[in-house]
Amino acid sequence: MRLTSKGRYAVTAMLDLAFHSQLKPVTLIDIAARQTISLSYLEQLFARLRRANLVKGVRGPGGGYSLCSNACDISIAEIVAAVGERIDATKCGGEANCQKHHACLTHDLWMDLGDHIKSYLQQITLADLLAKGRVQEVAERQNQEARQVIEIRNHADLMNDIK
Amino acid sequence: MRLTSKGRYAVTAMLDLAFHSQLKPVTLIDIAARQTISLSYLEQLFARLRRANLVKGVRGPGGGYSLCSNACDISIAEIVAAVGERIDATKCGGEANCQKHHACLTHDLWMDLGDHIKSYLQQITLADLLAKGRVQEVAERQNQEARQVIEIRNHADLMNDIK
DNA sequence: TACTTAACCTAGTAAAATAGTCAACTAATA
DNA sequence: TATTAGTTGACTATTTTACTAGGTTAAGTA
Ligand code: FES
Ligand code: FES
Repeated sequence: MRLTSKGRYAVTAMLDLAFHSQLKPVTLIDIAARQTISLSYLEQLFARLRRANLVKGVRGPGGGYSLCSNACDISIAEIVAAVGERIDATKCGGEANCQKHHACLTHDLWMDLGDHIKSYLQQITLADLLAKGRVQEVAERQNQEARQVIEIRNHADLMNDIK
Repeated sequence: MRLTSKGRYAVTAMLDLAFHSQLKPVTLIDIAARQTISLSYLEQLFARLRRANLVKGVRGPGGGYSLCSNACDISIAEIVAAVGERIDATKCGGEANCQKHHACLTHDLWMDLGDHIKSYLQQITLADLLAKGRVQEVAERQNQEARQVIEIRNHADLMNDIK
């Protein structure tokens, strides 16, 4: 079992998306700037998120990504699974055969642990995280810090939209 | 966060130890045979378990390893931590600084997840696992299979002891 | 005393995974 | 038509894992 930056980045990016994509799609460039994640790496992650039907992409200017469902219907477990992180703690992958085609001494322990973690992550949704004060604070700070990079662009877009 | 064969082997070996070391120390050779784990690798893991004061080794003929405490006082969390598996799910290791010296968007989520897993593994002891019927079954099967390898040796020892 | 046993220690290593980079291509918009 | 931004594939440095090989040391046994 492993939970690495791949899964952390995916959840972080999805949360950023949930936070900013109320009106229009959000570009990966913006997410990369706000969350300090490599753009190329994000692209790879979003390819998988798209294949898992969690986000949809819109090409061209004004494009970007937005969520497929409501934030309250997307669990952390789904996101983590979509990018291929194994939440399973067993060696056998649930087959109970890691020791000469038989179960090893600790198979049940790791199965139970995996189920435990899975159900924990399943019960938490993006909406739950959005509701936390701490998340709001951090998102605010990130907006401040990434302002010069992002908002100038977005502001120009907005002016154009108004025109 | 990662939980790999290192931690799985450590717990498996400790459980084997708890099961077989009632009377006399158990050799790593026996554990390796029963659990099909590389002997040299086991030695490395037991070096760490010993440094963590979970087991003590006795050299020479008739030697081996035995537990430092009762099986009911050794939690899975201790074993996993002793061999250096990081149960922590954060990137920052709890420092809340993984994004330019500040907390990232999902820091709290990973902290909570880590605490959750940790407390789950802390509440399970070796004695709990030993009490499970499934574990007894598997241990019995392993005894059968490793009989020709181990018990012939132990039998010889026993005969010598009697003499 | 010589021999065996098994813990203890150190260094190295093939394979896999991670966390990326780079470059090209496609679709939508202005 | 130029620009934007998603989409795709290949490639890479670094790290970790799960070992192996080879030794040394301490404690019993013949
Ligand atoms: S982990 Fe499932 S059989 Fe060993
Ligand atoms: S995981 Fe702790 S700050 Fe990002």
